[in-house]
Formats: sequence, C-alpha cells, structure tokens
Amino acid sequence: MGKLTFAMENYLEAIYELSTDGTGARISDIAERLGVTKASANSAMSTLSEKGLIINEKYKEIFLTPTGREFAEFTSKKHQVIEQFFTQILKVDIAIADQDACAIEHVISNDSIHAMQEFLIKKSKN
Amino acid sequence: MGKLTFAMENYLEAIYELSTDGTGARISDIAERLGVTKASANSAMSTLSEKGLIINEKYKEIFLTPTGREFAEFTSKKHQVIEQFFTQILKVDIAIADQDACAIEHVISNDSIHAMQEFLIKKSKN
DNA sequence: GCAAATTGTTAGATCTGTCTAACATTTTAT
DNA sequence: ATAAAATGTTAGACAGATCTAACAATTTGC
Repeated sequence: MGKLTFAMENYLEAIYELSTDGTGARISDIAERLGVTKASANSAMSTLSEKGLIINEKYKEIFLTPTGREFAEFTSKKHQVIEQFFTQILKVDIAIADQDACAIEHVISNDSIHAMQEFLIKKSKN
Repeated sequence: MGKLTFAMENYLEAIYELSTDGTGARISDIAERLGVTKASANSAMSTLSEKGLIINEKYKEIFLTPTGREFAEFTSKKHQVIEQFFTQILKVDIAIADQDACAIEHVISNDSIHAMQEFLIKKSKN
C-alpha cells in the first residue's frame, strides 16, 4: 500500500472522526471540517475509494474499510500524542497545539512520535 | 509579504546554506541538495525572484536579497530549534531529527517553537 | 405529497511543483 | 583556442488538489 498524500490523510482522519457513532460520514461535513468545497471533498472520495480505503456509493454515507480505519487510527494516534506533548510538556495553548498537531502528524517520523510517548509516560510517573 | 509555500521556503533555505561564504548559490547545487532537477530549481528561482527574495541574473550565481535572507534565517532558526529539541530532549537520532525538522519547520507555530526554546534554556540550567 | 432547502455530483479551469528532453551558455582541460 | 564537460534555460507535459458553476438527487417542512 503506497503512502498517502497529506491531503488524503486529512480526509481519512476527518471521515474517521465524523463516523464515531457507527454511522457514515457525509460529504458536506467532511468538506466543512477541512475547509474545502464539497466538490473537492467529493473528488478526494474517488481517490480514497480507488485505494480501497473507503466505501463510497453514490449519494450514500461514506464508510471506512478496515484498511482505511487502520490508516486513520494511526494518523489520529499521532495527532493525539503530539497534541498531548505540546500541551502538557511544552505548555502550548490547546488550540495552537491542535493546529500544530494537525500539520505535524503528516510529516513526523515514528521514532519521534515514540520518543514523545515515552517522555509523556515518564513524566506521568512523577 | 504573502506566506511562502513549503517548497519555496526550502529553496530559500538551500540558497542560504549554500551561500555562507559570501558567494552566491548555483542552480545545480540547489537542485542536488533538494533532490529535484535543475529545471525545477530554475523554475523556482523565477518565483523567488518575482517575490523579491533573490537576485537571479541569467547564468549568474543566485543571491538572497535582505528580505530573502530574513525569511531564510527564520526558517533555518526554526530548523535548528526543532533539531536540538528532538536530539537533546527527546533523544532522537540526529539523522531522524534533521529529517523531521526539515518538514516540521514549515508548519509549526511560532508559539511552539518558542516553547521548545524555553524548554531547552531551562534544561541547560541544570 | 410537493415545493423548497439541503446535499451530492460532474465538468472544466487553475495553480503549484514536478518531470523530460532539447538546447544554450559557461567552464575546464589539454 | 577549442573540444568536451558541466552548468543553466526553456518548452511542454503531467499529477495533485483545489475552485466555480451548473446540475442531480435526497431530505425536510408544511
């Protein structure tokens, strides 16, 4: 499975977060969350569908495939670690931390994420 | 002055680092450093030149303008802070830290950079 | 149950950044 | 001084992600 572009990672993550309650995600909500037009979101869905990461039937809600969910969870986990590290260790404001995490999650190495996690764990033992 | 794309920030930074000794930077060196073709690098130079960030005469070496240098120094400074934080605080391998810094420097907030700097300063006082 | 509002889709344009291939200029070596 | 090598430039293509505008389908509110 080839690596995803940042844009596609963001779309996957949005779908993941919008479909927590078992229902699928809607194009409008995805578009709104990412600040793009419905046309852009729709176009992205074709890409994700071709890659087997989502199920996308015309005019229906969008669902993650198991593979898609794995990708989304991985990205989401990275986001969470970065945000936690930035707020708890660096004392950065939550809004800024979230914004930074949203960008950094796509580019940071697994090594560094792991290191942040370790750091947080050690810190919590004080 | 509008915000630069990540690509342009990288080109500026490369020029900055390649012209430390007062001489300008060469297209081939910029291209090699960034892993792109000379054609791509050349095309980027037009963009940077139009923005008034470099001086680019045909077949001549490339020089930063004062504004261009400011941008480059700012990006470079962020790179340095991230790399230092990742190696010294997170104990991440230098090669990985450099790679991560190279990506994160374009997306991280000033607040978070500042927080990392503060953290490093406090740490150095132990 | 129908009209209006919302939501989803498509076509086509644009912008950015990249590439290859061909060509022009400059530098180097003998 | 000139041929070969290195370097720089240009044109044209392409991929990814976005947009607008027009249209289609679905849902909602009387």
